[in-house]
Amino acid sequence: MARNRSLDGDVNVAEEILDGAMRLFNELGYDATSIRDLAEASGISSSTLYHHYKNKQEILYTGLRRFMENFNKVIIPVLQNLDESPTERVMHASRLHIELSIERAMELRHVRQFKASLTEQQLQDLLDMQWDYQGALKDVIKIGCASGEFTVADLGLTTMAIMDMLNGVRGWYSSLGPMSMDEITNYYAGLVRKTLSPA
Amino acid sequence: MARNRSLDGDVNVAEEILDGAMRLFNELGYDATSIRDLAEASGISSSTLYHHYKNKQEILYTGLRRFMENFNKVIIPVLQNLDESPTERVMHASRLHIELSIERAMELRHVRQFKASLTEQQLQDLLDMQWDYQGALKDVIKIGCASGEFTVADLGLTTMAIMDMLNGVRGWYSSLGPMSMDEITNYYAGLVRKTLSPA
DNA sequence: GTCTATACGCAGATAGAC
DNA sequence: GTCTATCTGCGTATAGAC
Repeated sequence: MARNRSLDGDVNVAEEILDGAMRLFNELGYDATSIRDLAEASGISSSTLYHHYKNKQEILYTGLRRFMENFNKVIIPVLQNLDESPTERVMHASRLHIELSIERAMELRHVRQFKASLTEQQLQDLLDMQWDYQGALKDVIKIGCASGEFTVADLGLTTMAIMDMLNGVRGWYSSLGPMSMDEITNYYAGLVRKTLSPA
Repeated sequence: MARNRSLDGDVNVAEEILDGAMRLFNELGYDATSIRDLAEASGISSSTLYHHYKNKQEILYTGLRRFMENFNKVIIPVLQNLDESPTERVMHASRLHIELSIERAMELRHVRQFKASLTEQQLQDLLDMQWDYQGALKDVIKIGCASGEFTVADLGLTTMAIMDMLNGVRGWYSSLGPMSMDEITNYYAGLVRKTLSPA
């Protein structure tokens, strides 16, 4: 059951601001979302908002960071799960990647889209987190190559291609006809396997 | 040699506005680029700009449209070239897709990113053009499947995966180390072939 | 910690002379 | 067709009472 403000008391105003903000940034874009929009979405006044965050930029940064922390916390252990083969791990992670990036609005690789709206340091922090995930993916692909399960000519380019493929789904899935999330994620897991498979 | 205003006379002010605008929209984002920025980039005053375009939105729309017209004009004939096999056509088109989307700033699949900045009609026009290209790609994949050259379980999803993979390159290629455009495009052409290849 | 009121600048767009 | 000058509104952010 979703947490309810009136039942739980205040829960956490800062978190609620973040929830609304990330939804709006995703729908309208960062620049097109005003401080007043953000305030309205969480039912507070615009000045109260400044008691919880220094400025609009900090809200974006905090939101992106929260998303990526959750994302990595779920998906990196899957990639490093020694009970599964590299193939199983990559396919499992691919399904999760698509699901998480759709469910929670902001997406991973498109951090760069916000380049102009963040400080150098903030952007670097987020890219570092992205790098953690990409590194874990590269590592398991390397392991699969060593065991002969995969054949990959260029590890870097192949990893980027997979990331872009998975991130892309979020951009169009809602305009797709009668296809369930499971059908999509299973198909993409297969595509990723094919991309990595020996010639 | 690049065309020079002082030598050629006026060339075409409307086109020059478009050139600068698309570069700036791409660098800073649509909302973050002001009318005054656009004027300065083409060396005219902001009010002169309104003699050539109705408003800022029309500049974005015209620029996106121009890009997509050029893109389609080049790439669709390649996909429909009866002198080549489906494999050759798709690989050839993949290379071109990456090169064009990097060279000319705005990218195809990300028209949706400007959803909020365009009218319904404008967005629809652009999506129609995108559809022309996607349709041509689907057609040649179908032909390849019929001839046994390709094996594809879901035509729609596979097409989207390829488009997203190719469009993704533009997002990171500049941060890549010592790798030439040709190395990238050739590698990606191979990835696309692998994606389509019989099991 | 939340509010009302407001400062201040820059945004998109227009008027009207030349 | 291009300019200078300007309108009007909304943007982010702050002041200060409660």
